[in-house]
Amino acid sequence: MTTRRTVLRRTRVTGNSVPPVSPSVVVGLNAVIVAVTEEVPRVLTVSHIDHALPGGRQADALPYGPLRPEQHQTLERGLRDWAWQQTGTRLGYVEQLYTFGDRFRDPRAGQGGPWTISVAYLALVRQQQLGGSREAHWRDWYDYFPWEDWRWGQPPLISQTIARALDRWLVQSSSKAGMRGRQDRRDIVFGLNRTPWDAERVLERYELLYEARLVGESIWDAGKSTTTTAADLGRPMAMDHRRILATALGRLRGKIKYRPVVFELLPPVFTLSRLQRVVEALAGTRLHKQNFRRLVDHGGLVEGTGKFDEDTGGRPAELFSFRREVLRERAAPGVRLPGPQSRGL
Amino acid sequence: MTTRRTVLRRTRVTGNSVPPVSPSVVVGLNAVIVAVTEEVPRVLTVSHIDHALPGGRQADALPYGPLRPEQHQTLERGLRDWAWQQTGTRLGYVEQLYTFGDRFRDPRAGQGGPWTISVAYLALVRQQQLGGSREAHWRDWYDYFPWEDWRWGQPPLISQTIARALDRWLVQSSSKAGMRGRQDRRDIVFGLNRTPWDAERVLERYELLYEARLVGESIWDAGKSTTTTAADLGRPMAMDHRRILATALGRLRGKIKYRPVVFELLPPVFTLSRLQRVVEALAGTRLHKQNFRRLVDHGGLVEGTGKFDEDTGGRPAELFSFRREVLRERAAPGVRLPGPQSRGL
DNA sequence: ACCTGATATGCTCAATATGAGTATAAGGAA
DNA sequence: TTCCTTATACTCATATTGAGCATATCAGGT
Repeated sequence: MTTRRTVLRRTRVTGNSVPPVSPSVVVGLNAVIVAVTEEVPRVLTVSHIDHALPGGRQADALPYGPLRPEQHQTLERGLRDWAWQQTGTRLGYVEQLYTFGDRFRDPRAGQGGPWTISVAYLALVRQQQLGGSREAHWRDWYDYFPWEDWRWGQPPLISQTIARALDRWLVQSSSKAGMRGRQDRRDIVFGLNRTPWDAERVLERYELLYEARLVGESIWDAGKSTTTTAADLGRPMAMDHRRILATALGRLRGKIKYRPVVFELLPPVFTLSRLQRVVEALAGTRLHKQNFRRLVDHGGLVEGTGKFDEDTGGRPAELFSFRREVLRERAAPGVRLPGPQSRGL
Repeated sequence: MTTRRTVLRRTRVTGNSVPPVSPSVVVGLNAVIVAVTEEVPRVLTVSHIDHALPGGRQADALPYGPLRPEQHQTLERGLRDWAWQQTGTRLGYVEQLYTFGDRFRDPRAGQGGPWTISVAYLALVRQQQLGGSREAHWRDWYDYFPWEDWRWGQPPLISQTIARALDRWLVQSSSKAGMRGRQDRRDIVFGLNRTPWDAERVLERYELLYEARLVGESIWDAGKSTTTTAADLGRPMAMDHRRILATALGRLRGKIKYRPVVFELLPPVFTLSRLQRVVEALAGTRLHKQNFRRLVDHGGLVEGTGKFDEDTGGRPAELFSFRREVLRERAAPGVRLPGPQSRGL
């Protein structure tokens, strides 16, 4: 973010210069389509054959397609078209995530192909709609990031595999200061050494693992198929799609705290337990039940309907609905995650 | 955000399809470069002659240039190059803002020109560096959004001009329900009718004024130079640059609350008053001095240096510096704006 | 009918954080 | 010295949060 550039010849520009066309840039559109079913957050993927890899290796990819200027009026509409074509899913809530544009992010670009920059979007859908094309799948997003799910405590993967592998990575640093910096980064990002776990740093964690060669993509990208690796963590994705997914997860975790977007993932009426389980699935942590209820109910985010869900296995739960009025009343409504149920578990 | 699309022919796609090149898309890079001097937040602009307007009208623009695939390695580097070339400014902290891609955002696109999508970045710089090119200027960003500065109470512009003009706009709605919707939107977005003012909704406010034809750009874009307008609020900018600036302002206002980015705008040591004035300038509101100090000091965000600034006009103020360690200790450090000094003022 | 094991929902209480002051300190200028 | 100015320290009522206990209402077994 803060690296300074090397010197560049400085030229005067006139204010009215029409930018020359740069035809070798392609704009792609990527969709991270999220739903939560049965307490597992899922992402919609399509399968993808990567010709740059030996044997045309197959990997998961996000629904993706190039922007077609002659056809799409806006970026968002182009995205909706591609999602519909590739997965048969009609998107509801959509927000732009980030634009990924590093050169060589696509291996083809290194071989004289066009430079593709990708505008990624996050979409939240209500039910598990049926994917139309044969290759579309709903996948648990913790398959891609198994270290992100703390609902059953700290994942053993972190202490057993990641912490140790990163220890080896940090001693590979050339200087003493570099090692110290790596250690700090490891601790902050993975919540080690009495640093608190920050659920939103999903991208930073993925990028650290990538740098340390602990995810499949970094080995592919390095091109050396002979490189030995300490671990191959999580399910890999094609190109930089896992990076995009990490961005989406982090953003969504942040956003539920200050905007009422969770309701996009729920039916119009729901029990508070269900709402809580969806939030927990996204945040990857457990919440204190009574406090969650207090926050969301007394906070005016939801209102009871007077009807009840009898299939709880215990006392019937009242069905609630989202109170749209909060958008007028409060500045930043959202599900302000209360603490976990109990520290250890 | 949530409009559903019309039907589209659904085609099977094979996973390995190479996206066809779409040569008529140009990727542009825009920089919103912000500094705060003497309690006024400033943005770096270059002058721009818009040939689409009668007489080649001149307007302010953000530093801008196309991405050059043969020259730039990453989007961010391309941006730094353009900022350096056009304004002589070396950027430090840079973050990606948003990618703007509506067709016809550039009037030339409607005349068969290429479709330009713009990746906009926010940059925070420390001092008022000297702009190199002749046309670069540091401008008070409240020149562009005079309704956003509440440091001296509600700007009279809102009650005197905006509220009335929007009243006329809402009765122009066709249906009763449409009018009701417009009224709600007006109230929420401008904090009218006992709705609280939400400082972060800068973009929504600008877009509402655009829709209501109360800003210069909406009149230019409509193309009818004969349209009478109730008001012409704030200083206009070329193309959609004011929309980009609004996005930047809103984002920055949000971000200072949970990440310590303000310090990018300050010298390494500063008094707490100076820090507070910078935050106030960005947020556009006054803060309670004692509570601000408590938050920032006891919160571990800054630490005293033991040195003092004697030029206060009163008791000397201790010089503080940013405590980088908070990044390790706390999950989301930032300047959690306390309430205003006093409600009325 | 009564117990048990679920889940839902209500309520308490201490610890912290926040909003809004009052009080005191330390400089310069009249 | 007195005043004016800005900085800094404390106070106090209130709101929010974290954590837990208590009670309600279902199903199923005895």
